[in-house]
Amino acid sequence: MMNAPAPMIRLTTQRQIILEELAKVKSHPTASELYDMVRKRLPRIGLGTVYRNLELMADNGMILKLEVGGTQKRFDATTDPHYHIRCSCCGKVEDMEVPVIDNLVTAAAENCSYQILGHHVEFTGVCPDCQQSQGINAIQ
Amino acid sequence: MMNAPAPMIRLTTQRQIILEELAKVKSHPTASELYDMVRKRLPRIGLGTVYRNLELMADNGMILKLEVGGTQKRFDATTDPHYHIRCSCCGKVEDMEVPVIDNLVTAAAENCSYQILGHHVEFTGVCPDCQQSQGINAIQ
DNA sequence: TCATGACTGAGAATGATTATTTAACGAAAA
DNA sequence: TTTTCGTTAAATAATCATTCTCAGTCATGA
Repeated sequence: MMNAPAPMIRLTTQRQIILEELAKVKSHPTASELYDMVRKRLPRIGLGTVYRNLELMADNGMILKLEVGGTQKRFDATTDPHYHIRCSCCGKVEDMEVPVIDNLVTAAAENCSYQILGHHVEFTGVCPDCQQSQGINAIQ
Repeated sequence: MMNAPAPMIRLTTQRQIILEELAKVKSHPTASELYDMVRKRLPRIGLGTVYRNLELMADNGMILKLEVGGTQKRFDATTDPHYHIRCSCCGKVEDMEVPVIDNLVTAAAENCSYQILGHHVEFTGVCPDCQQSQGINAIQ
């Protein structure tokens, strides 16, 4: 069985550092947040390189690309399935400690003619930080 | 109980037609798809007007703004809670005939310190149309 | 060493969305 | 009726995230 789907990418310095910086945080940084983090160690790296490699690593299943609400995509070093919550106030995204509902997909498959590949649950809420500053600044 | 959150907007011709065109389809068009639809009846309307009014109507709870995966936001005339499925091939978004899981929010609230406002489930899959053309064009 | 192809950095280009400016419109006051 | 004021629209400029292009660089293997 000769299947060579993913072209096996080389682990360059840039890729390694991007990966390390992503794994270092529990948040789910955007490409430009990651760019800022990586630049502290590789000051000459380009934003395009960060985008290009995040995309590549997501295609290779090494990381997760989160296409959640908000204007920017976010990235996650943890690839096993889990849900997220996004603060509607500051836009921050965090992991949700709620068990993944496997039979959602089964139930879904029975009710539609799509070939279902997966699902994602995104909660919306106000994070502790923003709750506090809302208390201070009123509704704003 | 004096809560006046939504400033109550006037229903201008443009707004009415945008609303009618949105309600007319079961799909969840993007702003520019809607722009094309509306332009058939109001040839002189601007894209900015469509954006502005969709935003306004979403703020007023008259329509739903879907911040799902993909690059563009999508809009939905049905405001009661339901889930969606997005075709990973063509990007189309459709309603999902799966009951909304109310206690997801309850379960979530117990497990995190956010003030939870809501949740959304997005399935990913391949729509019947794309399944067919994939069969023809192989993996592509 | 040299050739080849993968990879990078810089910056231009693109596409979606938002902001700004100006003009038109409608309701109420003069 | 005319004026004035506030709301809205259209056009267009600006912004932001992301992707593309390209010339130069690096790793690898003949």
